[in-house]
Amino acid sequence: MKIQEEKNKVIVENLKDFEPKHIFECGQCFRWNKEEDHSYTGVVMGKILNIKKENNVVHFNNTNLQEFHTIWYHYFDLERDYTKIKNELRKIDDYLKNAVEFGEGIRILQQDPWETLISFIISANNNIPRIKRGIEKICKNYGEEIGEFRGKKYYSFPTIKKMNRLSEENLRGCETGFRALYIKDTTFILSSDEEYIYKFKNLNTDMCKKELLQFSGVGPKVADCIMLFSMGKYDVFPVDVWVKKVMEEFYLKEEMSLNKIREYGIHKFGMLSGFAQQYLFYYARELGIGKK
DNA sequence: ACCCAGGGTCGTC
DNA sequence: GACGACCCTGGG
Repeated sequence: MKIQEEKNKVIVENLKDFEPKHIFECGQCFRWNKEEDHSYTGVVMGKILNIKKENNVVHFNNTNLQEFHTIWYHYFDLERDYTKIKNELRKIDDYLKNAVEFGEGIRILQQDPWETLISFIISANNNIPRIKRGIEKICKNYGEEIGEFRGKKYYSFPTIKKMNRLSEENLRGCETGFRALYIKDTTFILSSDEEYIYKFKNLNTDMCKKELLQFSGVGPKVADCIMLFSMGKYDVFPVDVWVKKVMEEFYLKEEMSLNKIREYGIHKFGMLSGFAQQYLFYYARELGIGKK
């Protein structure tokens, strides 16, 4: 890996296991959007970043070397050896081998727990375009304007304090539907101690999940996603309709409850469950596996 | 026009 | 544990 700094950008050569399309379209994040030049632009920690990969060179645009080391290196989970993880998963069977091959450039982002919590509450019984629109409206209406990139304005995700001032109607106005009340209740609980949610990653997986399940709008699936995408818990196996389909198709050969499938996944994949889930989810959703 | 599904959760039984 | 309701859009 070779890192160079240029004017308002950082260029990284030979960055292993890093494919923007796989990272941003595997369903873990909702605020990254594809540009006309096939790069991706997103907002993280109140900063606008643009990522473009060509010829095995990754361009981190609209940033500098200092931010690369203090923010992006951690956010993109660059300290982790995904080659090793993929080799372990490939050994399991041909299904995993194919899924890993298909999403070979996936990395599980280290996202913000607060933003991830609200985002996945919105995700319940919802479709991805609408989830993205809802989050974007919340940011545009109630976040801070943080700057412009390629002629477009960008907004940060609202703080807990700001969100706590919103009414149910304000939130419904952001296309969140019946989830507005869940967001309001959850935000109210967090507003008494804004650091509370940031301490969860220090808990073990079981305790962490127990804490998360207390929030309204957070059930087993949403809790697993929050832990996997923002709290560094990898011994979780979020089961949604896609993972259900792909697991029934590949392994179970019969209908099974979500909870049974989750237990099966964790038993089968152990400490790598979260990674296996992401490769399988991306594979299933992109190929429409199990679609009638 | 109509119906079903969507990265599920909640309340009730 | 099983069941229906839930706000509202996308897609057939």
